[in-house]
Amino acid sequence: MRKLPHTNLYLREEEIRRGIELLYFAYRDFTKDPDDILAKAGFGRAHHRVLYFVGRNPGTTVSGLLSVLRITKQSLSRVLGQLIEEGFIAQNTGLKDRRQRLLHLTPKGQEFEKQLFDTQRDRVADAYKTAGPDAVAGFWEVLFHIVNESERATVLHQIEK
Amino acid sequence: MRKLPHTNLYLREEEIRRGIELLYFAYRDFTKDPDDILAKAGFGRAHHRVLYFVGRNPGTTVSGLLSVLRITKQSLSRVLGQLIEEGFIAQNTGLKDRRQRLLHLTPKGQEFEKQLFDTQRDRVADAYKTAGPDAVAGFWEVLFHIVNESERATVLHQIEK
DNA sequence: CAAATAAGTCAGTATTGCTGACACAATAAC
DNA sequence: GTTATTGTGTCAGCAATACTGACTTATTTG
Repeated sequence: MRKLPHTNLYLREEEIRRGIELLYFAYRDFTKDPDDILAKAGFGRAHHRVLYFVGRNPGTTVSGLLSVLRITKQSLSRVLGQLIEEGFIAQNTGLKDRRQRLLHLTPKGQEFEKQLFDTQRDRVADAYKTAGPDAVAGFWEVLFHIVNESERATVLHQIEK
Repeated sequence: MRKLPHTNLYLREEEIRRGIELLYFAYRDFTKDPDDILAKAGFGRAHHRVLYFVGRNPGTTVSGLLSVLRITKQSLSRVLGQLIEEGFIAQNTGLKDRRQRLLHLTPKGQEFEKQLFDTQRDRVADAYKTAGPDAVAGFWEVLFHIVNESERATVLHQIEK
């Protein structure tokens, strides 16, 4: 058995740690602006996720939301209930299946979601602009492959909507 | 004042939302493996962060950790205290400034941190390998510019260590 | 009709942030 | 050398978010 070429494990580890750290720092700051707005409205990050994905997938069901968010029904129930009660999200009984509750943002919910989205849009748009289109493509590509293989079909379906 | 060229806002928004969603899904799966290992040891994600940054910056102080993690002293105190008590982290009185507690991982802490790191290393290494070096450079570049401008110097100092 | 599914609910637990207040030792400033 | 500042630690309480487990109701499906 011949010797394999030496792969520089130290360099490799440095590159991995760089990705881990950038992911941590970027995610930390990325969530900060919406978190501050949410806190003033008496909400938290979980409310943002629900507003976001309901806004992005109008007519989705509770179970649809659960499979995107990968949290328990009980956890979702609390935040979704609050958003419905305060008039940010409305539900209609499903037409095909009357057990379903089809969810969508109310005008109030749309306005609030836009406010949250705008802070992240500005941040990401600036980063895209500075880094350039090739970098953006790489950014998508790496993130996509960090997602669990079993989840990639769902993610692809979501991001290409 | 002449008319500005029309920037396609719809396309733009789709690209931004793609980044937002990939960041969410990738981060969700990226934290899952360590979270499971941590849960078995009776720890949470906050413990991981402390182990990670102490491991990465041996000899760091409590205030050094606070400025990297951007959490309160009280929040850090709880998890750091547990990690010290259970023998994952040790502290030495600072030589120059005897108020400081210089933190480092014990062998037990190093072993545990490696276990956590390995799951993320495998995930990120696979993503890097699939996406290729140019994509990885773009991934770093975009993430770096998503970080708050005011934090970029600190982040750069950290990732280039 | 029986089984499965979609949704909702109640109760309890753990983690991780936060604020505010206070204490102590060591260092720096005057 | 007294005073102010800094690094660290601690107590107490609060809030958001996630979890498990058990159970109900309405509706659809086989």
